[in-house]
Amino acid sequence: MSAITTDTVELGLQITDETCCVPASGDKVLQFAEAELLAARFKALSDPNRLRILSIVSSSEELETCVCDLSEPLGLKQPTVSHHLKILVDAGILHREKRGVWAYFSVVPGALESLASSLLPKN
Amino acid sequence: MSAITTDTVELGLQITDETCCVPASGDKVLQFAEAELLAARFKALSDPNRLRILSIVSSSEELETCVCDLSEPLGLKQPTVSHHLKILVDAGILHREKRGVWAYFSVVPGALESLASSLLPKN
DNA sequence: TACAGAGATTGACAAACGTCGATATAGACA
DNA sequence: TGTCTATATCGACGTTTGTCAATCTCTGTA
Repeated sequence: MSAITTDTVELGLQITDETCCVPASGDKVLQFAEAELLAARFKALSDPNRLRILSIVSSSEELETCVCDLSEPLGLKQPTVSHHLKILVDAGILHREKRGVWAYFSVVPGALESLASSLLPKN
Repeated sequence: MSAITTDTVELGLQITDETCCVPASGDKVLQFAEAELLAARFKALSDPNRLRILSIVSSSEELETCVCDLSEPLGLKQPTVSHHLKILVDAGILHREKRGVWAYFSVVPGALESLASSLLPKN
């Protein structure tokens, strides 16, 4: 799975049909490729432990957290935490910075806001 | 899987530790039960075809769509569409109304906005 | 009553996912 | 050089997921 770098994809699109069982014009509907990118980012948020990781990282005082901070409060082993962190980094939600032996994680500025705005109509 | 009815759960929480490898105080971190509820709703958005369903439903002129409108533009068979619709309804994102033989779907007012706001700090 | 059609449910199958033990990698330090 | 330690990767496992053919349920109409 590779990192996702594209930005907001819109959900609020218009179609022109009005009768039942006349399919929407394929023109303005969210296309599969864009939908796949968006879905991949929501998938990164679809696990309770990853949401808890985000909660811990985004609320730490220095806005940075290392892996050792996460294993205990989550009740998960180190490889599992590392696995979840990789998913969040690949989704473009977390930023990883290695300093010495430690890896520090922080929320990518604007990442969650961009995802949130993709849920809202118009923009 | 049962329907989810609870509302916004917050992500922007504070902890008080500052040194590395001192785990966050379990007090203010998103708890597992809340995280599970939130994750279930994001999971509903984690499939490209479900996002396309939302796109079609939310952009239809009468803000209602029946199953027959979805099968063809999605390129999915009727049971698969029905399956995805059930997931979106159970997640509290879509509303199903049966009128005669047809089932009409619409986006639950505020559902996506509530989900979007759960991604933003403070509120 | 019976028939037709829309949509829900069931069952099966392959693919993807979450978890963890074991192992590998890489930086700090003696 | 070698040892220690934090993190990443690998391999295996049981579970969950997306898809569809077949079937069931329910409603409108004759």
